Amino acid sequence: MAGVNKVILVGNLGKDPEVRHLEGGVSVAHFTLATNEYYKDKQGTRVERTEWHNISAWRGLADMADKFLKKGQQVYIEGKLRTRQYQDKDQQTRYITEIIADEISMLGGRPQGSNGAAEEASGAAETPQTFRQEPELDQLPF
Amino acid sequence: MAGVNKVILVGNLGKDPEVRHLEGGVSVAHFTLATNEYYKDKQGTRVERTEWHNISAWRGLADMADKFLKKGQQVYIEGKLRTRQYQDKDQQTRYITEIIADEISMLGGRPQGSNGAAEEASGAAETPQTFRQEPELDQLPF
Amino acid sequence: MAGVNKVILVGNLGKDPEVRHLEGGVSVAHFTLATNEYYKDKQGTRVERTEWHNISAWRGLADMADKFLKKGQQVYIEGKLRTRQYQDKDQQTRYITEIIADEISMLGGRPQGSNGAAEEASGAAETPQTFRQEPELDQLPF
Amino acid sequence: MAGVNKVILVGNLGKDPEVRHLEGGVSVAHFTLATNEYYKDKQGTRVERTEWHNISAWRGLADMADKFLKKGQQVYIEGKLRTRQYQDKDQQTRYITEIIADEISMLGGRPQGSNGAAEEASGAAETPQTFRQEPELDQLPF
DNA sequence: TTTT
DNA sequence: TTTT
Repeated sequence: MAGVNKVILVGNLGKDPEVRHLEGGVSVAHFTLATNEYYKDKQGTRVERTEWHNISAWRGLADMADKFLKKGQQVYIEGKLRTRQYQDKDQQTRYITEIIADEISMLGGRPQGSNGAAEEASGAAETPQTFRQEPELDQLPF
Repeated sequence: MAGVNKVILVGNLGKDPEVRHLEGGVSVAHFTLATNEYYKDKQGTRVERTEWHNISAWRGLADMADKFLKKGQQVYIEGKLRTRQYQDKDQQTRYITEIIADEISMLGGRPQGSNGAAEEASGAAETPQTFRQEPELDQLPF
Repeated sequence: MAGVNKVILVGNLGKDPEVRHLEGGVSVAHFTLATNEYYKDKQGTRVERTEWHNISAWRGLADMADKFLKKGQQVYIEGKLRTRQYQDKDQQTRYITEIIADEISMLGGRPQGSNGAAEEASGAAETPQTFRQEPELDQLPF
Repeated sequence: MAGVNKVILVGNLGKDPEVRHLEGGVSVAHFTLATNEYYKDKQGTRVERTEWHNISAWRGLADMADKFLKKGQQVYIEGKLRTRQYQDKDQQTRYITEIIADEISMLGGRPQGSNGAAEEASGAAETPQTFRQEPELDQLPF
């Protein structure tokens, strides 16, 4: 059956994106995103709960993340869940669940943290932006 | 900052829900959900990719899952991501990412697999249903 | 500010899609979609409420809708809201709100209603499908 | 069939919420929300497109909107579509599509516009907030 | 005008 | 471990 696998997050970057360039000119960016929840517990005390998400962005979207996203910034992210395995240092199989971003929108005003030079150079601060992953030719649905 | 942590899935149950009853009368259901993606690779060959998700449902929603959901059934699920740690058999800290369901809708027609007795007894097959998690008194947002 | 305008629906087609071919080879499909809600009123009586949505799909997605979607069929639709004005027969300005589809997934089993000939000819019934609108070159976000 | 009718918006309030108090102590808030899209047209010129949405919030959520939301403020809204009819001044039947909000999150920093007195008095500016509509007893799904 |  |  045709399925749906969609994630929608609004949160703040835990660190600047880390970008790697793979063979074939493909780039991939990784960063963490914190989403905060507030509620009152049984005693009526205010509790804050932070959930951390592993975000990855590919190709054009990785380049955008590299250029425009900074630690602390508030973003809207749309993507899909992917769990992949890897071998840890003891050769044990481990699993990590990531959100592969399809779309990233910069929210609020100027990004916090970092020096803002990249934003000024590119005009990002004045022209709030949404970035979308273009579908790869070899990954079009059918 | 106020955050958003939302997951939307349409897929099929990989197994019947497993329900446990915790102290204090709280019940929790676990099951896996497969979401399928289809695309064509570079050679134009049709490829199917299945992503498996760990779903958990609590309290009233756990009871609904127990009663109405069966292996193979197609459902719409809305929930949020939660990553929790646990100790594996070698006392190593491991992480697992789950979707805590807020809402489950039964799609399509009669559930396949299993014998359907529960559905018939309860009238579920004739009255397609959406179930929603009522907010807990101690978890209301503020 | 960069914005988000997203609609997610699961419902049944109220009629077969109507497709028109505009100048320049652009096609557009229109159909209605019913989403049903069930609740109990104050007297505890079961109430059903149906909301009707105006869906439109463009270009490749219009052709897919034309070919594969039938009255009564259950679908998942993702899209965005658009309100447009038009002149009614008395030259009064009227407004209509539509959902412009970006993605359509066929849910459940074989489509009911109609004769199913189109599905059999195309193999749709055997290969459950998701269709996505490819971004137009002149509508890429930046 | 169980259906899904969900809208997700990130945009800016076009005006302060207008709140009315109905008989029986029920309150309802109305405001408009702008979602902006940017794209390049065929000539490569940057185009901005604004879509306006009619938002309504009921009961507790109306009171929150009244107290905390201001013209210009950026918010995340989750809700459902509802089209209702009304009679215009010429006794013609007209239709209007609204988003009934279930959840509203305040994004970014301090609200713009207005004087900010309400926020300071209530501490809203320091404690960014999400508000959620509690389900009505007579509208629980079943 | 859909679905159960 | 699902579905088609």
